[in-house]
Amino acid sequence: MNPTLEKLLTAASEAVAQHGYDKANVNTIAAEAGFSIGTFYNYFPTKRALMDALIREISQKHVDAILGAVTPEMDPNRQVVLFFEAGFDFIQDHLTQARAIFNTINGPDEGFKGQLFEAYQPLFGLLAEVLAGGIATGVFCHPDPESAVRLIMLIYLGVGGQVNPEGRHWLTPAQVSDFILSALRCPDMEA
Amino acid sequence: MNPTLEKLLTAASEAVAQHGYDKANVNTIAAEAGFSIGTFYNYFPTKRALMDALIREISQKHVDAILGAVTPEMDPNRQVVLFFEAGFDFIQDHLTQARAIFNTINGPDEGFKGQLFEAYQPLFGLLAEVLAGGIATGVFCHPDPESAVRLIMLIYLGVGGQVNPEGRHWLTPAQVSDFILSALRCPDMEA
Amino acid sequence: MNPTLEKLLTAASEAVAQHGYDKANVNTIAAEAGFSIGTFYNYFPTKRALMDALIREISQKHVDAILGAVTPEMDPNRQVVLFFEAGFDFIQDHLTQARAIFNTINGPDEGFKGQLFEAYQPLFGLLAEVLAGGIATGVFCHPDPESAVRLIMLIYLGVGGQVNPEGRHWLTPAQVSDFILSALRCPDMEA
Amino acid sequence: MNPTLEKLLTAASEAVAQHGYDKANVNTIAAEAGFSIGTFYNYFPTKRALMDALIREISQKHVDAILGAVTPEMDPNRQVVLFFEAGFDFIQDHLTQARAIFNTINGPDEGFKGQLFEAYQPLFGLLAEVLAGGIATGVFCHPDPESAVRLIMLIYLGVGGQVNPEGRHWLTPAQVSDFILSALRCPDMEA
DNA sequence: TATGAATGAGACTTCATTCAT
DNA sequence: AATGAATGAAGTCTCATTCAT
Repeated sequence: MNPTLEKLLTAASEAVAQHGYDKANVNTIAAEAGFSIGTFYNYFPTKRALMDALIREISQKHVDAILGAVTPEMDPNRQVVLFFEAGFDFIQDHLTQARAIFNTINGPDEGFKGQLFEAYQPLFGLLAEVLAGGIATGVFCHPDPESAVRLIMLIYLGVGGQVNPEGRHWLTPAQVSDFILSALRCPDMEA
Repeated sequence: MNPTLEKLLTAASEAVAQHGYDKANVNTIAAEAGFSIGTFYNYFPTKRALMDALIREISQKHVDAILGAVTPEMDPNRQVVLFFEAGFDFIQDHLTQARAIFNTINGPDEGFKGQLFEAYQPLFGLLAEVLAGGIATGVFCHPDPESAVRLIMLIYLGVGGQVNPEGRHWLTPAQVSDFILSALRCPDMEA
Repeated sequence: MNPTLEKLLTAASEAVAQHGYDKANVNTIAAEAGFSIGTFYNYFPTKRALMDALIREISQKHVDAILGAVTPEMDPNRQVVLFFEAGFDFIQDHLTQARAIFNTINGPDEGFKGQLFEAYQPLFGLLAEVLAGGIATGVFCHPDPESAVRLIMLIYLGVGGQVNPEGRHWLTPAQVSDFILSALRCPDMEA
Repeated sequence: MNPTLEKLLTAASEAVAQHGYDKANVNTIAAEAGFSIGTFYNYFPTKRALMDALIREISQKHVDAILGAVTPEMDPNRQVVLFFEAGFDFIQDHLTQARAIFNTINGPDEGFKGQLFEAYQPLFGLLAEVLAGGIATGVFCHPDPESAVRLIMLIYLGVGGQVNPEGRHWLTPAQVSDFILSALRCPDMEA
């Protein structure tokens, strides 16, 4: 990618992660990236366009990371575990970018929220397939796959957004997938 | 409460629910409340003080509503169900206030976040007791009560924040408590 | 009128007269009026709204001055003479305001132009009546009253806009009305 | 002429005709001409220099067109008629260029205005000769040739600048020269 | 001769806050 | 207790211009 663009997006991630979109300052972003404000506006027509690009850029990578880790032939339990492992790994490896996203996803701006849900749609789809597969093979028994998918995504995005200042999650991926698997598994199965 | 104060806080809820703290405009809030900006500053020294008061006010009522519904002598399953029922009821009855809070709780402002976690501490405590009671009586079997409490609160706050424009949740309290109870229940128990 | 508003409009007239709308500087206007920029924006939501108000304000006074001087019972020749006399008087008495208008009326902004033609419509109407009266009484003989009205207005606005730095017109009202009356008068009449 | 220069001037005409000098954007002009901004600045040291060149270029052609049509040996009435015919033809054939000029001639920039009056001086001279000739041969009788010249030029430039979006004038050259000739002709002459 | 990324002064606008009444 | 005109720092964005390639 264009190195200037890349530096601007990186600086923008940091600003949005730290202060949120509204308080992120275009002048500061440009300066942190090592450019003047004019250069910023050669690359983005508005502050909002920057955020659009940031959302596209990060969500794309994020989705790819998880989609690349969870493959169809796996055991459904393992799929859930890997979903969270890959997801948490991505977050830890792209901490500021992830925080920029998580700051935005529950923020007040409906436009950004809409874009994010759109961008993360493939993950909803993936989880739906995983659950369907698990139910088909008798591994999962949750009565309402639709709401289960929503809850799992909500848990993923919620837990993912909560990291301490050192960037470690308060919960490990294993703790989260354990919780979820025990919610999904069939009651009559032995541990 | 002082009626002027009350009107100001109500208008503030609406503004924060709709635009978030950063974009909420104190002049507009005062005007919506039916007062001049001068009056606003007779009641709050700064915009931030308004938000502090709003957080105190709403979280107090929110916590009380749930604490009042979940009583110690109940069956743990019922306690969980009532936790979500009372919570969702509160949110639906105080929609703009709740949205103001949910907009803030995952926002970028660490100060507000800290105050909110502080204010919601009693709910963490309540859930810890519920789980401890359930485990003691053999109803719940989740191996890690600490992380379970965190996840349940996260789910509550996450689901609570997600309402469509008409103010209805995408998931019913029953769907959520079902999911959670199936995660908590002991694997060898029959449904 | 509100004295603050008045000062702002006066300063705005000067700025627009001197530099035109595009180069008129809102900060400078506010400062020249003796206020801060914030005060300016308490009175006008945008720079454009200021110009709208300026157009309304000035054109109103301008039209009233001419309409007040030319009365229906006069001899048509005298009506034309007075039209220009009253018009030139107004311009000389409100030099910067008039220049602000004349700078705008032939400028590139179609929106402002439209507002101005709208605002000056009563003068077109007045001239049409004057010509009709003159033709009815056999004083005027120009074959095409419609185009004559347009030309007279064009001449008025054109000549009106051309003043030397001391504010004196290059042509006197008498010179202009002479020219126009000789164009309008019937060829077979003796001087 | 240098084709690059020509394309730049053409694009500049369009921009100035549409937005006026102040809002015309050199980056856009260069792009519309098919060049980079760097190339623009190889041809013009400043934006203002571009406008200077544009004024020279257009006014030159404009003056030549009229001077070429009105020849000394003609009847004065016909000279006036041809003045307007040739002028209107030029405007209609060079619509954007003419609008660029007319936008500027009554604009607030005294520098450009001065250049334009300078450049159009030959037309003032031509009209003075036409009138002098007409008076000498008893065709014209206007008492003040000096002011008549000014008014005729003002009418020409005023009418010329007023075209509807399709580029047609609101008045035909015949309507305008009729009006002017009836102002100039001797009162005791029969039609 | 042509390029276009980079610049930064300066423009418009917002809004939390003050204070005299 | 209430008012609201006034403030000005700070933010977003524009665009003429430079310069190394």
